[in-house]
Amino acid sequence: MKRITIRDVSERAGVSTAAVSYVLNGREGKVSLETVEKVRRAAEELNYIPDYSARSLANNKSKLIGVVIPQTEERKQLLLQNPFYSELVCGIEGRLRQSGYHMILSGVDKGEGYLDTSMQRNLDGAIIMGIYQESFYEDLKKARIPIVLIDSYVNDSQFHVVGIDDELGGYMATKHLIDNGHTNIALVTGLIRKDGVVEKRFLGYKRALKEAGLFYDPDHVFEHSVSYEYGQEAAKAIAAQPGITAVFATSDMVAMGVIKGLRDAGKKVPDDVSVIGFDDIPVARMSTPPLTTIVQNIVERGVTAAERLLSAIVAGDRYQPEERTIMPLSIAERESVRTIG
Amino acid sequence: MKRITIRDVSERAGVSTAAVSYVLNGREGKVSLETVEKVRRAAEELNYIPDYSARSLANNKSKLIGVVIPQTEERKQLLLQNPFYSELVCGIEGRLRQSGYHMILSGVDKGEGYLDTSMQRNLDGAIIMGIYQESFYEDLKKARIPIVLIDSYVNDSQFHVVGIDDELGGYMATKHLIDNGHTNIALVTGLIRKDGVVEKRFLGYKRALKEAGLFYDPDHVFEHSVSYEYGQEAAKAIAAQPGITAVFATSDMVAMGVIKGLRDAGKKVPDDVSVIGFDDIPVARMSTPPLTTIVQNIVERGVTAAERLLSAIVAGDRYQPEERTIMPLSIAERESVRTIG
DNA sequence: TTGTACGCGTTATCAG
DNA sequence: CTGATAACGCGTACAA
Repeated sequence: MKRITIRDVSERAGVSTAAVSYVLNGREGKVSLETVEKVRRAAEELNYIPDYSARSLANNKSKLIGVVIPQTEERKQLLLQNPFYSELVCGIEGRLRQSGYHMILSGVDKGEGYLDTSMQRNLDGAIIMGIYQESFYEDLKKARIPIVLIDSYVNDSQFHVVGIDDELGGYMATKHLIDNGHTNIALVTGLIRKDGVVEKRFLGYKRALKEAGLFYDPDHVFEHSVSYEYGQEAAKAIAAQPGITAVFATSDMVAMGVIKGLRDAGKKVPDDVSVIGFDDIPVARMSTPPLTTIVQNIVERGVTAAERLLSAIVAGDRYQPEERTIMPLSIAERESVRTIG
Repeated sequence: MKRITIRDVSERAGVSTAAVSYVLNGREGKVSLETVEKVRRAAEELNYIPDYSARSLANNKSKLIGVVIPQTEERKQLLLQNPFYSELVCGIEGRLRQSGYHMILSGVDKGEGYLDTSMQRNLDGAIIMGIYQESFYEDLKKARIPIVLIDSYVNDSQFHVVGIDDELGGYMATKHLIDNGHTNIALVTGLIRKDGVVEKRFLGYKRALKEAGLFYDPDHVFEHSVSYEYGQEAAKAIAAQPGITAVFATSDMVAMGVIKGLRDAGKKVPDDVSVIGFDDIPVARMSTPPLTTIVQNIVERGVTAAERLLSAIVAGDRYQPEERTIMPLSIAERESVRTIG
């Protein structure tokens, strides 16, 4: 079964390929109503399906968006197991498909750039999650396509950014604990990198402490790359330090580990120690006890990222990235925080 | 910055475009060593990046694989929040990228087919997860590309299938409960569709009961589309039925809900009721208590699916799909099952 | 080794 | 104003 081309359609309709192209692309002003009809019918009858490769070759539009998420270093697998990224991807894909775009989802190997992929595939745009080294972004700019960064504090007018106010989030979480009577609050967090989201949350934590006149104790911050297992480990140390009555974990995944670790160490949550998380991933609600956490609507964020990208694409050159799009934050009070005296 | 084409390279190297193409595609036998060198250097210096659209147009190979996962019906979002699918996708993507392929990940709208996408994008192959209606598969065959089905009992020599022995899994789970002294075992399951994975697990459940001389009570099976919430609901009903000492949930997600529901109803797991799940998604280990479950190595399954697809692609026409690839199953004994009697 | 037709859709140019 | 012709985008592979 040979492929049906635009030529087949044009022959059947008794018109030129140009006419077919016009009709199929909605440039109907250029063509008589009668022709439109004939072309429509012929395309329908032959069940014509355009070849996007040819289209991409002809006009440099691929209707393809690159989406990059971080991957585990050892096994080179996407960090999609992390619900945070999978939710984001859900939001992105749905919105893109709705507008007739497809998504190439991939990780990027350490040391490699993304420019190659972008050029090879003639990507119309890209959404980048995660944090990479400076050179990665520099390289990316050469692609000259609209790019949306998620969770980045990179400050470059070339990029669109969809983020949240992480500092505020950190503040909110800590404040919530303080408001519930806690004065001895540990922080369990991912690696604090300059200008990373985690650093901002950390800053928010310190601001809330300071504002409440509480002492900031560096010994109460536990920092390590984020994982459930690390949460457990940190919890062990926390259980050993009497006096700590609450923990702010800068991601839900870690918070879950903390809860587990605390329980293993014989502490009850929230009776002995309160825990608050960040992100509101689906399992937060399923944890025992259900996790109180800072909620960002992750899926919505994906949708927003896709929308910003799409409008940048249609606007072409004359689109000025706005500073940043900041998504709202709220707090879900569940059962992992207790009010103390 | 204009795009560097093969022509630019050929000029710089002082050879023909054909020679460049040969060199860059490893057909080096067709060309002198000297030419190879010149081309290599020129390509390097100009930082040449091939355009896959052109390549796809010229030889019908896109190096693009379509990956389809189910989506929620209401909001048209990928079911990627389901860790089962995200793990699978991780495995697939990593393996594909390793071989220079990219993955277009998408859902497919209800009523729509996937043939269009497949043709538009000139996909080299596809991996389909989830269950669709007959016509979907019929349609798909017209694409004439290798296709791997995951979790399907569709029996068609046109398709490759990578699955597990679901019946055995259902049997193993139930048998495990029986071996631990349970005789009154409820089943909480997703929709039992003819030839679906859930039906097989259900069959395994019945076989184990029968083999042990236990009575199969239809009132003890709770069937509904799978979700955490449904697990909770079913648990409520189970708690109300005295005598039930164990639950086999046909997916971990549901099992987690069951545990939660049981606890809410004042039952202790596993002291009052034992629970066993299926899949071994990451949260199974994080649940309280940690969930005993049938483990299938999901990521590995994704890798296997990708590998089968890749070999089918390189083999071209002369590749006979094997019957099915069956991945091994085992059981992870954690803390949600208690020995009684 | 090279010249070049080809794959397919787009669009500028030009004729009716 | 409608619509056809043809050049173009880029890489491949056959004929010479």
